[in-house]
Amino acid sequence: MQYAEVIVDIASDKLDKPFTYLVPEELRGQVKPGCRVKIPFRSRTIMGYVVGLAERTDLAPEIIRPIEGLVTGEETADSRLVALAAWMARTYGSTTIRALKTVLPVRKKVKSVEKRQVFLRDRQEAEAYAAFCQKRHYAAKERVLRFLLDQGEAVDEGVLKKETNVPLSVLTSLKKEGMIGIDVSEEYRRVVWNAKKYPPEELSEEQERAVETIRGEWSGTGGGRPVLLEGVTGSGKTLVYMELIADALARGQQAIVLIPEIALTYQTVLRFVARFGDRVSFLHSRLSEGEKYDQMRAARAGDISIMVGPRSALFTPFPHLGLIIIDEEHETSYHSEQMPRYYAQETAIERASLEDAHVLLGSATPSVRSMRKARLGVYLLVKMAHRYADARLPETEIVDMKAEMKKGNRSILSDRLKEEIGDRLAKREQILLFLNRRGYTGCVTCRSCGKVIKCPHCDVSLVRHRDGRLICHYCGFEMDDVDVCPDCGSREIGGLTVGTEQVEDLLKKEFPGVRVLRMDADTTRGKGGHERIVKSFAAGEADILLGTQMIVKGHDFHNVTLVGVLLADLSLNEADYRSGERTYQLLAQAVGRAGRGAKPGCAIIQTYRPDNYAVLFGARQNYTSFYEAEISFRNVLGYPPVGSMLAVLGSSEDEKLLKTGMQYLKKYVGRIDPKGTLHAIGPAPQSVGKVKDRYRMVMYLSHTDEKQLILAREYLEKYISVNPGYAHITIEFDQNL
DNA sequence: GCGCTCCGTGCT
DNA sequence: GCACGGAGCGCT
Repeated sequence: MQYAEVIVDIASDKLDKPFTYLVPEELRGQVKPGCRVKIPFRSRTIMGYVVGLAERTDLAPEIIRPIEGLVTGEETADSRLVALAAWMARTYGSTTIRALKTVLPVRKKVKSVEKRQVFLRDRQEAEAYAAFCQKRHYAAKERVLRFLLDQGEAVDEGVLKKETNVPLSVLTSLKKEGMIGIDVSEEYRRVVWNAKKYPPEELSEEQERAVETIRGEWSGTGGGRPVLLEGVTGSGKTLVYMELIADALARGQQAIVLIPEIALTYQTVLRFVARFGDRVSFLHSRLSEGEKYDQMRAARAGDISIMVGPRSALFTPFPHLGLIIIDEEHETSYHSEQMPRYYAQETAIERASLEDAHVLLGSATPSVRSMRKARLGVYLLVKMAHRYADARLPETEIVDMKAEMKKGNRSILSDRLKEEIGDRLAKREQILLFLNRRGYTGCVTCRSCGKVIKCPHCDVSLVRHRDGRLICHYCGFEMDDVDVCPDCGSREIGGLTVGTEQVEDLLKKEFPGVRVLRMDADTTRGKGGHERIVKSFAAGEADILLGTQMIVKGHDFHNVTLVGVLLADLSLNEADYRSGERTYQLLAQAVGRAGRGAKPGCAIIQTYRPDNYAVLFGARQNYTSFYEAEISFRNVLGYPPVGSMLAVLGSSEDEKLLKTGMQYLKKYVGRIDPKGTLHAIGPAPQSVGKVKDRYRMVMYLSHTDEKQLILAREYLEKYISVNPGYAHITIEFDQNL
């Protein structure tokens, strides 16, 4: 007898355990871990995932029912991915079925798409026939022919029918008359690029050294540690990645390269394609389910060896995974916002250990969390401090906006920045202007002294709500709005109202005739919007590229010699203990955009807080000094990664219910922890307080010992499941943010 | 997640 | 004595 351990497709804690089913004789050998199967469950048939096989069972034989069938058209996933899902469920506290669905994405049955292209058999004959149709008032036929003549190339049948508004019969009749032909082809949904290969680029001495160090770490017995590659912007980390990928390929293994969604551009992918040709494939959010499915299938079949993509590409089912690279490792997009709330870094390391592969994390500005692990020796730290091809790091200058205000310049552009912009425009060099919008929402700032109204308890800025109250999103503290600056008495206090449009207008007034390209959420909306703007700027169609965070990410503009950061310290106001880290990262990345070509670059950082360590070290790209300052701050306050933190995230359609529910949780924390060693912050509204009509609140629990938090979480979970008051509140947990 | 059973309530 | 409904049980 053969039995299968099956996780049923119902996301409920109560059912989150394997159920034993009999494998019928005819399915023996086909049912394997990772298979989707149809199973009887009570009185109905549902789906389930096989997570294990057994020859015997302790259950009474009469209760065991047989599997009804395999879900057809689905390949078996690797049992190692099933093991990974089990680990994720355990580690991130989700149900196994949710984790399985993340790791083995639901493969919608995809019909192979038929592509029908309509083309003209002969242009001249078509012209003549169109004229004939006109005479005879065959309007439909004429429209079709004129449309095809206009297009001058084959047109998709669906598009043609829609554009000309004709029924299929007209096309059939035209085909019969020999005027048009219809090409039918199976749409092959593999995203093929111009797979032209180029010889590998030459490594610099520093890159060579980095590659050798990493090879050394990984060549010994015992697998070798994950590597954190800290390379300044422009040091050429990608080349190091490619060298190590080539190693993996040479061993007959495959590689996964994770990159943040925003960096997943034509440029990036092309570099990989140029080196590895059609062994490379990539995933991104614009691909349809069917396209993603096809690529996963190609990976499993061995048709490709390198998968480039965002977080979800981590689960590419390669048969012999050798290497996982996580580029820009500090990016927040590596943290899933949905259950299971997994971290790509940790999950990659777990997958690698299950499959005997290696992990490489790369960043110019590593996350404090990863750097700490490197300092503790859990990761190997490899540094690259020089720019590729001897390009110099830009000169930076910090401009104190308070002094600017005193001089009487109330504009968002300082005199220094204006001067430099004028200079670059004259030299026909390009400029990047970065408007920091992070932490912008709702905070109240004094335009005269730069004072930000903060919570008296939390060192975090208060957020102005529509009712005019100022609320702390950390602890929930509330106060009345102010109309006078408590520090300097100025009336110039209020919500900051700076958008990219205003800056654009200002630039056009100051520099008549200047060509400004704006890149923000508005202008990049729609397919390829981002791409189009980047290309246009790279082609020199504008003098200034003005935008929010998205412009600082990974583009190489060789003619950019000036980077201006308009409000460097805004992101410090975020209600989050990581605001310093984010600010450092934004500044270092922004400054790193200047002078990537042959000409030297310069960066001007405008700020109200010129002496803040994140601003100061960010401007200088001095990661080590920043890290030292940041880790000692976290140490003092017991924040992660030194201490541990558990976020209790609540959401509900009923605001009042949510508020009381969260308050009760806090009270309950007090009861399970009478000694008061658990530090509770909040509950308070989440930074985005309402999403899709659901109110969202969060409470943070911190403790020096992570085990205490795990315990607290278990208590809370039980309390919530037992207490009917939480029926209409969803509570999720997020550990170790 | 959902159907089934069990038990309390209330009506005839 | 029985119909109804809500709570909770357990599914392999």
